[in-house]
Amino acid sequence: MAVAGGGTTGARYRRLAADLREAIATGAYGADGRLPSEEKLAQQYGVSRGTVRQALAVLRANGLVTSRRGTRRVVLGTARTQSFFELLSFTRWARSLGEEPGSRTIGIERRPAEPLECEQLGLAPGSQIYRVLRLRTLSRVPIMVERTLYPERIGALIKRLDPHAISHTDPLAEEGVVFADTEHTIDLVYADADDTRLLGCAPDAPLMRERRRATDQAGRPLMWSDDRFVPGTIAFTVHNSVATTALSRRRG
Amino acid sequence: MAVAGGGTTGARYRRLAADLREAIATGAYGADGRLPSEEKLAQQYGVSRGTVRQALAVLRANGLVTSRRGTRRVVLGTARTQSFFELLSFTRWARSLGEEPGSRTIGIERRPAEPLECEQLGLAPGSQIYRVLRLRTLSRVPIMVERTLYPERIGALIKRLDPHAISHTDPLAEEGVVFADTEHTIDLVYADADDTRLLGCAPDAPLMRERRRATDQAGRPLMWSDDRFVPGTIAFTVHNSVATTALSRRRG
DNA sequence: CAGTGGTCTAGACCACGTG
DNA sequence: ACGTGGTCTAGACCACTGA
Repeated sequence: MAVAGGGTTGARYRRLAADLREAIATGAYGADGRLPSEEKLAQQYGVSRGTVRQALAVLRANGLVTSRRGTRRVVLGTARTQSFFELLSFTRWARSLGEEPGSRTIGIERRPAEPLECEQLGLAPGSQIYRVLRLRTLSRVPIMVERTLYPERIGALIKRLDPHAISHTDPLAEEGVVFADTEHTIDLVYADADDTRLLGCAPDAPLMRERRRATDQAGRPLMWSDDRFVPGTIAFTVHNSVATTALSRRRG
Repeated sequence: MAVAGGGTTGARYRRLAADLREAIATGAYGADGRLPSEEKLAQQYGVSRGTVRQALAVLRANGLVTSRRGTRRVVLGTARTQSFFELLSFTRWARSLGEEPGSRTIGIERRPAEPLECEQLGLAPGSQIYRVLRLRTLSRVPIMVERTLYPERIGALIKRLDPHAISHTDPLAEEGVVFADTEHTIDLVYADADDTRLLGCAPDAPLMRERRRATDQAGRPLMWSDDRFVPGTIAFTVHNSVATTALSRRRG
C-alpha cells in the first residue's frame, strides 16, 4: 500500500491533505477532474475511510474540491487559501507573496485602558495596557499603519523586543504566546493626521481598515489591532460554502 | 436519555449543534463557562461521541467555542455568525437585521461575454450572458449597487421574474438553481457615473466593493457579481482559527 | 441498479493540561 | 495520575446521482 509522501510529521489526515493538495496543484486529477472515491483513496494510502474524509474536509474548507452525495468529488481549483499564520501576521503574509516586509515602530506607550479597550481585551477597569504604533512597508513602500493594543503582560514582552524587529508575532510565539482565534472586521475609514503623515496620503483619504481581535487557546484576549491599508494594495478574499469558510489577503 | 430538542429534521449532529447553540445563547453554560465533556454530552443526548464531535465542530467553526487537547471546551461568545444563505443573499441578510430590503432593477441586457467574463463564468468564447444592474435599499435608503452576470441559462430565468421582485436568490432556488460555493473578494473602489447617480454620492467617492463568484454543487459557475456599498453602511467580519473560518456582514 | 458520499456507532490509543 | 480532546479504525445503513 502507498504511503502519504508529505513527510512524517503530524496527523495522518494532515499529511494526506497536503498530499492531495499537491496532487491537485500538479494537475494529477486535471482541472474539473474527479477525485477517486473515498474508498479507493483509503486503499491507496492504507488508511481508513474516516481518515480520508477528515483530509478531504480540509480541502473542502479551503474551497479546493466539492462534495456532494451521490457523485465523486470534483476539483474546483488549485490552492489559493493561505495558512492561518500567513493571515495573522503581516510579516508572513508579505513573505508568502515574495515581497520584503518592513516595519518602523513609531511609538510604544503604557497607559490605563479606556472603557471600550477594557471590554475588548477582557480587562478590569483601569488596567494598564500597551499601545504600539507601527508603519508597515512592502519592499520599502508604506502600505499600512498598525495600531495595536496589548494587555500589560504581553505588551511587556513587546517592549523588550529589538525596535527594528520586523515581526512581533514570531517572537511572541517563542515566548509561548499563541494566537489561536482571531476575529477580523473589515470596513472603510478616512485617514487621520497620523495616517496622513505616515502613509503620505492626502488628509481624509479613504483607507481599507482591518480590525483584528485575537485570543489564545483558552479564549483569553491577547491583542486588539486597527490596521489601515492604502487602497489598491490589498484585497480580502473569502471562500465559503454551506459547510465552511476560509479567508485570505491578496495584493489588490 | 435526553433527546435533542431542535426539531426532528435533518442529521442528528445538526440538531445537536442547534441545541447547544441555543443553550449557549441562553447562558446555560455561562459566559466564559466550560462545556460538559464530549463523553458527558454523548450520554446526555443518547448519541455516540463521534456525533457529538461533529456537532461541536460546527460550533467551533462559528467561533462559539474553543477546542484544545487536555481541557474542556470554553464558551467564547454567543452566536454572531450568519448562515451561509444570509451571507449570499442581500435580501436575507437585510431581513436578519430586521431591516426592510428593497430592490430597483435598473436594467437587464443580453450580450456576448467578453474574454474576462467568459473565464470567470467558465463559458466558451462568444457565449451569450445576461447582465443585471440593480439598486438595493435598506429601509428605502440606497445602500448598494449590484452588477450581476449570469450565464444564459440562468439569466433567462431572471428575465422572467417580476421586475419588482426583491429577491432573485429565492426564486432561483425554487427553480433548482442552488448556490453551493461562493468566493468573495473585498476591496475599495471609486464611484463611477452609475454609482454616483444611483447612490447619490459624490463622483469618485470611495465605496466598499464585494465581488462574489458562485458555483453550483458540481462546481459550475452560476453567477459573478460586483456589489458596491456606501461606506458606513456595512462591515465584513471574519472569524478564523487554526481550524476554520466564518464570514458575516454587519451594518457598519 | 450500482456507486458514492453523508451519517452514525463502538471502541481504541495517544498527547496534552491541570491539579 | 487523571480527565479531556485529538486521531484512527472497522463496519453499518441511508440518500442521492447517474447510467
